[in-house]
Amino acid sequence: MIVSTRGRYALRVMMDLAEHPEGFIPLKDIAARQGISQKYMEGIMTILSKNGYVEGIHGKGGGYRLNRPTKEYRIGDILRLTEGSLAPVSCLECGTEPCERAADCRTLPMWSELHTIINDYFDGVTLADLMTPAKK
Amino acid sequence: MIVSTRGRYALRVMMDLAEHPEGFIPLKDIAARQGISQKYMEGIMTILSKNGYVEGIHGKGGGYRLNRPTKEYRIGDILRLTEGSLAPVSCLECGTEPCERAADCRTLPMWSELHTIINDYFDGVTLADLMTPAKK
DNA sequence: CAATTACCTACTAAACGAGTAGGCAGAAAG
DNA sequence: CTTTCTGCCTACTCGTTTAGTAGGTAATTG
Repeated sequence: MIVSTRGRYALRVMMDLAEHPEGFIPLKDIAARQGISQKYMEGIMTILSKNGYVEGIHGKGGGYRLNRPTKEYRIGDILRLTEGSLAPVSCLECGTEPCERAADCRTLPMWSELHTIINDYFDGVTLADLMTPAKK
Repeated sequence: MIVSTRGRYALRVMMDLAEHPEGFIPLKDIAARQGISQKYMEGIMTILSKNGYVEGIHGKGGGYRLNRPTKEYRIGDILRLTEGSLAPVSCLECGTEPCERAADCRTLPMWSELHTIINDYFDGVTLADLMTPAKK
């Protein structure tokens, strides 16, 4: 499994925000609508906020808001941020020191190619794409 | 991460078997060559053996042997068997009851399509492909 | 001021990953 | 027939990750 609840919840919240563009939406409302733990979401929202994917303001009347048009959010960026990595094997996770037998590893090219495929796939989908009802 | 050590070790052992086609190779030798825990591998080998991917015989002079030419082993089959699933999200893992909001889930088609891409990718690679030195 | 909200730190329960340990069972060699 | 080598089986362990809870602090509005 590549994508855990962190990434899936992040997408759902951002889709919810996209559907409610009127001002700032408190997380409480989103969590209630989506049936997601508010407390758990807070941590994920903080990451999204710190990295400039959403804007959050404190206090009464506060909440979260999208920053840009939905077309400018790449799913790949959101998932890499919330999941840490989309690598198919741990050897390819950034931050990991390269495997000692990487030089003559016969399987590494296969993992690398799939890694590229996965990243490209998610980078080719935007939040706007998710908003339109499924055509397939 | 989709592929853990289980799947990676399985591939390495099968590549090792492919390189040593003379009779039955004891797991002890393979584990030593590959620098892998023999005890840990035993569990993985039993799965491969039970499902007809390798043949194992007991006793002195025993060990494991490949069953077919390397070209007839699809990496996808080996990984699905040892990893249980190659699904990008838990919702798609077989055995899991379908998510209650699957019918109107806006992200499900995306996960499904990637799932197909991943399966097709690994099904397009055979053990024979891995044996040839990297060209890329 | 009180209420509401984002944000921060710490804790927890369960599952999973990657092994270990200690056997039993089958087959060959002596 | 016994020893030795092997696959196979069950159970246990230890660390990490996942998916949360709990309880605060800080900012903003009415």
